[in-house]
Amino acid sequence: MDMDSIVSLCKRRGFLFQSSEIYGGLQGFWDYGPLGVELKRNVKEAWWRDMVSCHDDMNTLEGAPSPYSMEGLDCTIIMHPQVWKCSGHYDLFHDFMVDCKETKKRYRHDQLNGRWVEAKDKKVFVTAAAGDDELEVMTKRALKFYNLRNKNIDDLKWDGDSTCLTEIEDLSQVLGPDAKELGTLTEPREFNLMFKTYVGALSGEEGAAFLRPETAQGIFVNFKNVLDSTRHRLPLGIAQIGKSFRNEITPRNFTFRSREFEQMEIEFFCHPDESQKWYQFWRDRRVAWYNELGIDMKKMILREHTPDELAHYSIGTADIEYQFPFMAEGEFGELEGVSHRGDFDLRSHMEGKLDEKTNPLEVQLGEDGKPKWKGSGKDLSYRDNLTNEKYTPHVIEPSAGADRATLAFLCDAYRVDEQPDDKGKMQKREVLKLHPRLAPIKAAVFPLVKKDGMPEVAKDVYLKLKKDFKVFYDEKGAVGRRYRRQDEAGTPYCITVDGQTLDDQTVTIRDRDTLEQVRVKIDEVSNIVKERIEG
RNA sequence: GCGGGUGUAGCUCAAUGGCAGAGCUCCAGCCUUCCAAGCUGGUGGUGAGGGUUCGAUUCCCUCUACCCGCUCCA
Repeated sequence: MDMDSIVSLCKRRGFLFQSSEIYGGLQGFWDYGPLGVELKRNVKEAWWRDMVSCHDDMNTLEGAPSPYSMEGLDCTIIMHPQVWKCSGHYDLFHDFMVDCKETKKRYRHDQLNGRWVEAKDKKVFVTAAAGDDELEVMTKRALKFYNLRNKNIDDLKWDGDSTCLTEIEDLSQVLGPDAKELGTLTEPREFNLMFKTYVGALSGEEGAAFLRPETAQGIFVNFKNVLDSTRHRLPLGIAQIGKSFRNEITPRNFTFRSREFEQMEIEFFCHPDESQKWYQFWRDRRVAWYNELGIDMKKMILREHTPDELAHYSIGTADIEYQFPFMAEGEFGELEGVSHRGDFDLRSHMEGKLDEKTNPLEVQLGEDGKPKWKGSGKDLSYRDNLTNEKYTPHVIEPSAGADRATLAFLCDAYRVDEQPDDKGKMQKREVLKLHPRLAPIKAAVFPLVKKDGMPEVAKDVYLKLKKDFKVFYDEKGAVGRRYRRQDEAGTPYCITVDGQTLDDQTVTIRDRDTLEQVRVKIDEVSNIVKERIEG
């Protein structure tokens, strides 16, 4: 199975188009066509129903420590700029960063200075964080690198003054500020770029705002509102589906990495002592959800982050990943991340942005000794009215990509098999074996031939079904061709009016996957299709 | 971000410094009583801009998009 065939089918049948295609397209942006929009809506609706509106809050779900509540939310895309300062997104926005592959530390590209130095026939660029004692630090680091003693300090031949790392093009001879080896710094890169816009008529910096890079922050800043207006006790999950925007450097792989995309996120607030159990619950529950909707478990993995990948305040983060056809053998792409975020977010919005590196977490201070980014000052902690205990809840965050899930469902459903044609000869068939809940069109209605009054009866059946489902009517051409067209659209059921219908008011229902037909009464069609879709 | 490749009809692919072609699809009609290729007819195209040229889809440049590899992936 190759991605080109899937992309081709998506275009041909109207699942996905390139954005602004007539103008040459725009990198990282995609449009959903008539079938695609139905599919994606069904994905989102399945998530919302299963996680939120049909959630059973009376009973303890399998694997859960206790019953819990769920509510939904729909926040704006543009929020107060301070939100992104306290969330940490803003700091990562402005600047080019370099990462050290050896120490895993990250530096602002323009805040590292260095000097060329030569000794033992080797010339390197020694760096240090820009500051008052940088020359001293560089000297110490150079001595250590060349394995020289203080008394041999004159062996170091300096070439030029302290210069900014931004002046250096080739990083292979650069010694990172904390590294032991040369060339461990990555190329400078902007990441986590937020799209910037301006609120109000003035386009000055005072009106600067950002399109949200995630929906999660809207939930954190509304935590108290939701709690106060719903009278829920914890544990409580708050869910949101909505567009997010990230100015990705390298959008690629169809819709997998887009600059405008839709997220389905839950922030689950619970008592710190129970957060680990809830983390495990959500991780397993979310994997099971993809499975229930038909994703082949052999193509999915749950990848737990290793301890050194985790922020220290986090008990765990797991990526739910799918083996997309455009990825190399053995590689997977992230569909959803489930992470334990501790109280980092709520406290950052209360006290000011916390410093992820501190343990226990402390507010990150600016050069003036005051909080670098001031929080709201509002109390976002929780008082349990039964126990009278007051605490800042811990958060489990299952964060899924709606577009990635849609793409995974598409890829997973795509098959090419062989089925006989009207002469019994085997022919190639492209089919989307989508779960009936996700299928854009639930059923198609055909008259077997376009005469003998069959179209009239078929149209009646069509209009009846249309009250309940997205259905499609087609009377053109041979019936076999119509079946195949629906196979490509992923339509699970085709209802055919034939000669016998006119005698006994029955029709056949043809199954997309087995090609088997059953004959049922017209009056029962709607209920039978409904039963099959809901499984 | 770097290197390489590609861009011709809805799809798959031809051809050409001088009227751009096929198959499939699609549409209309005929035929057709259950799994696409029966008949007739029809619609429809050189990614964008600039240059060279009497004339450019073809040669050159720029842009753009997609694919592959590397890098990266909050």
